[in-house]
Amino acid sequence: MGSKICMNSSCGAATSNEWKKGWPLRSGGFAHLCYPCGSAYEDGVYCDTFHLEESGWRECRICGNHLHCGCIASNYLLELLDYGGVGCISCAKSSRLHSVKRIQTHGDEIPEGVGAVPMNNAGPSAVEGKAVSDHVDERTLAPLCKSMEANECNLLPQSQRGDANASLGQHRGEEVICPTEKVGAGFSNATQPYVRPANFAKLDNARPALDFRDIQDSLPQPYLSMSLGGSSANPNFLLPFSSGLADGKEPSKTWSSFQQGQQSRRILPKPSKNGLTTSSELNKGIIPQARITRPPVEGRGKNHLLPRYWPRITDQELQKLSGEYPRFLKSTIVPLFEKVLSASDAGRIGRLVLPKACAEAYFPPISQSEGLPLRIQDVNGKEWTFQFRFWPNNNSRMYVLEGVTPCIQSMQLRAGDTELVSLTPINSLDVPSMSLVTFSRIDPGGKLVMGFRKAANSETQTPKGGKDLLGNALSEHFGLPDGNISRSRDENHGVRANENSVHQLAMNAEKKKTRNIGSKSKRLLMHSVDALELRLTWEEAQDLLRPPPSVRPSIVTIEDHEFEEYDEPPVFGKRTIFGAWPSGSCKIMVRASAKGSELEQEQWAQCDDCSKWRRLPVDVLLPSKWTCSDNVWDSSRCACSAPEEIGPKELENILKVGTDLKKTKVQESPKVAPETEPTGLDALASAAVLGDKMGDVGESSVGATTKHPRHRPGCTCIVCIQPPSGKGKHKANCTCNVCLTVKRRFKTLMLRKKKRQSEREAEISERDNKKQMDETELKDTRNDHSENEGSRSRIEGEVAEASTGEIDLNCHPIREDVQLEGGLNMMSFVEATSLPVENYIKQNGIESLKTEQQQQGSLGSHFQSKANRENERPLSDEEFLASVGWERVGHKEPSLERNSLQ
DNA sequence: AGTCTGCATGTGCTT
DNA sequence: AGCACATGCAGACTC
Repeated sequence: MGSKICMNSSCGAATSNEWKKGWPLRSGGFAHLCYPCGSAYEDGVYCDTFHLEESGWRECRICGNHLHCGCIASNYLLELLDYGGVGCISCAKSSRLHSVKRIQTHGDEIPEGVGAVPMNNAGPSAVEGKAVSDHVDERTLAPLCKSMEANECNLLPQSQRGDANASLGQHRGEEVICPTEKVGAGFSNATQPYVRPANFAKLDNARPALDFRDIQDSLPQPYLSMSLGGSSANPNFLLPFSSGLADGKEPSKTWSSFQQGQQSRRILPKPSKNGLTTSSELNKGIIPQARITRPPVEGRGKNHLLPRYWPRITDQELQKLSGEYPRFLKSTIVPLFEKVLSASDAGRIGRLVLPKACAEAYFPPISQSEGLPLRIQDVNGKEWTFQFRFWPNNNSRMYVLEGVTPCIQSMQLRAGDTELVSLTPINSLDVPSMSLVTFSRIDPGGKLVMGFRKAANSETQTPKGGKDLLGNALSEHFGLPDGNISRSRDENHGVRANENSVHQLAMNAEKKKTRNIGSKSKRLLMHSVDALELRLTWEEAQDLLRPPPSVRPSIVTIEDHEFEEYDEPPVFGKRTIFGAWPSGSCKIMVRASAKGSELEQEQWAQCDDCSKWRRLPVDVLLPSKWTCSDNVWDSSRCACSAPEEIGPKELENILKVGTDLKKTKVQESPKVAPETEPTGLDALASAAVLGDKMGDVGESSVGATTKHPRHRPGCTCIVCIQPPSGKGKHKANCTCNVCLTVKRRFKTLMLRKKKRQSEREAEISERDNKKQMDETELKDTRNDHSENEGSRSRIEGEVAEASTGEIDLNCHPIREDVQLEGGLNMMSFVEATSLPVENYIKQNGIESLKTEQQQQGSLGSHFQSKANRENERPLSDEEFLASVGWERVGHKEPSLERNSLQ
C-alpha cells in the first residue's frame, strides 16, 4: 500500500501496515481499508460513510455524492457495489459512485458492502421483479437476496450480473449472500467505518459476519451484503425469515467459496439474533435505535471474535460519542467488543475475564503473565487503571482485567439475572437484566473507553435492546432520548422483547433447558420462582424415595441406635396425599401441617388398579406400585370392589389440600432470605441445635425412613446424602472436614447465642432500671425490696413473652431445664445443645466460652425462669419455629451431632 | 478470619 | 476433540 494516508481527518494513518486489502474491485485491484479507522480508500480518494439525510438522500460526507432511494423511508435493500457505490436493491437504483472514483460506504451499515433486508413485504417481490433502473448497468446490478418471502436466498449466478436488463433474480448468483447468516459477509473489521452513524433506524437482523480475513481469503466474488432496517420494518416477516435460516436451509450449492466462507459458523451469527425493532416502536412512529451488532474492527492476530462479543452500540450512541460528546469530538469511536458480566466478573474478586480473542486483538500484547497496567476511561470520563494480564491455562491463556471492582461498583453493575431494570419509564416494566461491559476505542490515539449497559437476559449473548450505558450514560448526560430501548411491553403479552429476542428465545429454549439444569455451572440463570418450583419438585421427588424393595438392610448399631443400611440406592415410592381430620368431628380437611392434638393426621393413596383412594396410616410408605389388595391397614377396603371411604367432594378437598400445600410452600419459601436459609452444614448444625423435635414439625406429610430413625425421605443432611458405606465414618473423635466444620459451626452458633443472651440481658436490665425508677416515683417509698423483685419478675416474664418472636434457636424453652446426663448419647446431645451455654461449656470444656459465660452473671437464671414459664405452655414445634423465623431445615444425624460436641 | 492470588477444573461451545 | 471461560480452590498474605 505504500504510503497511503487515510483521509479520515480523525485518523490520518499513513504507514503501510495500517492499510489492508479490502474487497476486490471490478476495475482490478482492491479497495483499501484503513486499519485504524476502518475507512475505505480507493484510487486515492478516501470515502467516508454515507450520511442519511432526512430527505432520504444518502450523502457521502467526504465526496458529497448522493444516493437517493425512493423506498428509503420504508425499506432498505442496499448494497455496496464492488466497483464502488451503493445500489438500492428494492428500487434497483444505484449511485454510480465509481464514476467519481469514490467508494462510499455507510458508516455502520455499509461497510464493505451493503446488502439489505427489505423491511416490508413489498421488498423481496419488488426487488425481484423490478426493472433495473437506468442508472444500473451491468456493474451496478447487485446480488440480491430475495429470501424475505422464501426464507432463503435467491441464488443468482454472478455471471449474469453483467446483464443490465436481466431481472435481479437472475443477477443473484453464486455470490449472493443470504441475509442474516449469509448476509453481512465482507463486513470486514477493517472496513467498517463506524463513525458516521446514520440517523435512521436499522434492523440488524442481518449480522455482518465475515471478517477481513475471510474476504481476503476468498476473493472470487466481491459481493458483500449486509442488511439495513427501515423504520417501518415489518417484524412479522422476520420470524419466518429467521426460522427459515434456523431450519438450516442451505443456500445454493453453487455458492462460491467466498460465500461459503461467509457462512462460516465461526463468524456468522445465528439467525435472528440481531435485533428487530419492536412493533411498539413502529407503532409509535419513532425512529428506533436498533442495537446493532457491529462486527468489531480488525485487531491484531487472526482470532475471530465470537458474535456474542460484538459490540452493539446504537448509532445514536455512537453519534453522540463521536460527534457530540465534546470529549470525543472529532474522534472516532470504534466499538470493539462487549461482554456480559459473569458472577465472577462482577464479584468482589475484581477480575474481569476477557475474551481471549478480544484481549489479543484489541489490548496491548503481553508476553508476561503479569501483564501491564491498562488505562481505560469510562463514559464519565473517569480514568481507571486495570492490570491487564493473563493466566496460563491449558496451553492457552486466560486474559483478565484485574482491579475492576471499583469501576464495576461505580457503575452499579451486577451479574446474574436478579436485577430488574425498568426498561421504559412509561411502562415501568421490570424484566430481568444483566450487565454488560463494553469496550471501545477512540481513534486516533487508541484510547480505550469502557462502557456499560444493562440488557435483558434475552438479549444477552446476542443482546439487543437494553440500556447501553456507554451510550446511555452519554444520553443521560446530554439529555438524549432513550432511544436504545428496543423493547417494550406488548399490548397483549406483557413483556415483549424485540422479536429477535423472542425468536431467539424460542430457538434457544429447548437447547438451553436441556443443558443447563443440573449443571454445576451457574451460567444457568433461573428465575427465583422457577428455581423454587424446581426445588420443590425436587423435594417432592425426594419425598418419594423409598428403601429399595426386596433388599434386606444390614442393621448397624451406632451409639445405641440401630440403623438400617442398604446396599442398593433408594427407589421412588408411590405418591400419597396427606391431610388431617379434626378428631371426632365432621370430615373437613385441613392443612396437613396443622398442629394440635385435636387433629388426626392421615395419608391417602390411590390404587393403581381401580384409582380409588384409600386412607392409610400417616407413617406408612408405599411402593411405587400399590393397589387395594396391598391395603393391609383396612381390611374392609383391601379390594378394589370396596367403595371409597369418602365422597367425591371430600376427596376433592383432600386433593385440594395437597395442592394448597404446595402453593403454600411456594409462597412461604421466598420469605426465607437467601442469606438466612440454612443449607448444607448450616442445616446440619441448626438441626443439631434445634433438637430432634424439630424433625417432627410439618412432617405429617413425610413418613420416617428406615435408614435413619429421625431422617425422612428427602433429608439432605450429610449422612443421608452419603452412600451406605459411610457407616462408622464419623466417630466421636472424627476429624474429617465435615465433623470439623460442624464443630466449628456449632461453636459459632453458641457464640452467637451468648451474644444474643448478653444483649437481651442488657436490655432487660435497662428496662428493669427504668421501670424501677418509674415505680419509685409513683409508689410510696414503703414499697419494699420484695415488691421490686416481684415487679422485676413480672417484667422479665413480659419481656420473655414479648421476646418470643426473637427467641434464639439455641434457647429452646422446652429443653432449657433439661439436665445433661453423664453419658452423652444421641438424644442427650440434642438436648444438651439446648442447654444453657454454661452447661454446654461445662460438658464440653470450651473454656473460652466458659470464661465469657461466667461474665454474664444472672443470664442463666433469667433463661431458666423463662424456660420454666415457657414450659407452662410449651410452644409447639411449629410455633417455635415460626417464632424464631426459621424454617425447619432437616434433621440432624445423631452421630454427627455427637461429633459436633467433641 | 478474611482477602488475595494463581492455578485447576468442569462445562459448554466451536470446529 | 479442542478451546474458551466461569468458577472453584488452595496457598499466601493481610488485618
